[in-house]
Amino acid sequence: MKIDHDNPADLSAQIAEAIRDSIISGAMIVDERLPSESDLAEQFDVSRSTIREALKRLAAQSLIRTQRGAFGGAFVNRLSYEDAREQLITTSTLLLSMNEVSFDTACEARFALERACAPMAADRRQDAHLEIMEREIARQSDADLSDEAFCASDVTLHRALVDAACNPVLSYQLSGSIEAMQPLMNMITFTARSRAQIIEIHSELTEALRARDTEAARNTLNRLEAYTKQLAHAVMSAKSKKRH
Amino acid sequence: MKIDHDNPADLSAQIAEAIRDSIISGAMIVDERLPSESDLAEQFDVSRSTIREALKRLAAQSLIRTQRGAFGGAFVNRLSYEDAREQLITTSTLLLSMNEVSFDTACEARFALERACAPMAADRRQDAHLEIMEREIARQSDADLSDEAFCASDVTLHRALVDAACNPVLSYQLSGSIEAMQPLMNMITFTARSRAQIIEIHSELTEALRARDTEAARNTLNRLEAYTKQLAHAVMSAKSKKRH
DNA sequence: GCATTTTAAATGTCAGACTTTTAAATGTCT
DNA sequence: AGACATTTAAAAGTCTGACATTTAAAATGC
Repeated sequence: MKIDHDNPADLSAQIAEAIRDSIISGAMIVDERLPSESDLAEQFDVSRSTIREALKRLAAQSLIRTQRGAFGGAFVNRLSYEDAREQLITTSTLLLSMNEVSFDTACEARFALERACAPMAADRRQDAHLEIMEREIARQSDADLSDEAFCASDVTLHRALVDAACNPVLSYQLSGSIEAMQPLMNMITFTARSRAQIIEIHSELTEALRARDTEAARNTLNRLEAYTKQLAHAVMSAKSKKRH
Repeated sequence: MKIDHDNPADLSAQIAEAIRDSIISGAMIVDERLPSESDLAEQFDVSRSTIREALKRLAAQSLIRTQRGAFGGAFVNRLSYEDAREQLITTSTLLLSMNEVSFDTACEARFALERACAPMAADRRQDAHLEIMEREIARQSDADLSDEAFCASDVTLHRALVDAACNPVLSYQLSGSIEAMQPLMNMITFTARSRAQIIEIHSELTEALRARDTEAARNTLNRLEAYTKQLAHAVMSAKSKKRH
């Protein structure tokens, strides 16, 4: 493992990349201990600070964890679903907020993915999933609920739908789509009068899953998509009118 | 912006989190310049090294970029689709390789998502998408192609299918699913005799898109999913036999 | 044999110096 | 005045060496 001292790129970035590659390629396995910072400094022929910066980069991606004390050090980290989900949500949220993605595009993607879960969810849903959805519907029916809390509840309900497909990889993949939409959705739910309609659709969705009726679930999701887009357009045009 | 010096967690982690929060919340906008490292060190009352470690964490997540020289510094980075896609692929690949995900689970998730693209892709595909798919099919038909190159070509073809849906958010979301499968698929394509069958299915898929036939595309994907799983099972049982 | 103390190894933090890069400011010539 | 060269200052990048803190193993004492 050698690096190019004349490369204009940061040494710490090069070193991080070298280590990252050996983790991704499988050359280093989970829970394996990396050499100590001093040893790495010697190996790469750089100072300890540079090594530390490289390690912090890897830690930020949950590729390693560090432990202090004797026999501590940096260890290859097993990426948990939870960590992966968190990173995915951060990335997706930023992507949407920084790139002028149209609401329709994001919405379309989200519902396309959610519809993909419908058959599996109808087939495999357990009572626990239905219970979560019912609980959230009850919460959403409380008129005192703040708009933010309503959105959060909405997210929880849709996550239950996705989880009902009983495929952890799918749940992970969709968490970015579901949760990153929340800020965008917050924007449109300030037209509070829509709540009753949304709750009704949520109930229909829950019942479709209960009946293990794939077609009904899919149709309901279509309705929700159309309704959501319609709401967004209403909010947009109201805003542009206000500006004139 | 203050931090807790008595907190057992790393100062650099706390500082990175504080800055990350102000980026995600929108308090700092794209291309805004952060204070210089020395200024941040003074503000947070820590040394410059600690600040640097915090900034490297943020750089690893593409949240900031740095520029040397006068009037350089750290700037809030616009997260591009390309950067986001790269991160997603890394995360997904590691998640699959480190967590004993069954091939069937990953495969099921992948095809469920790909099927979700079928209607949109059939509706919106352009000639450019069909051309890419044809090009890759031609490449796959070359018997001299290595197994790795065959897989890479497979990924390219499926990405064209996803891109044909003409929804960048969807393309981003699915890149994790498609590309992270490649290592897993590499495992099974060593039974080389499957190539002709796969190529035939790929051709059928391309023709379905050309004809804008959603149902045909969906059915073809179903066939491909079934065939892929069947292949994987064959490889698995061959392996376990060998062991006995 | 168990509890306590010591010790050593590792990360975490700091301070200060030096290097390199970069763009603006300044100076000089035509 | 404008084009080109030089200087300069600010900022990130790197290095060195020191000290603090944490932790588990090893040594010690009872």
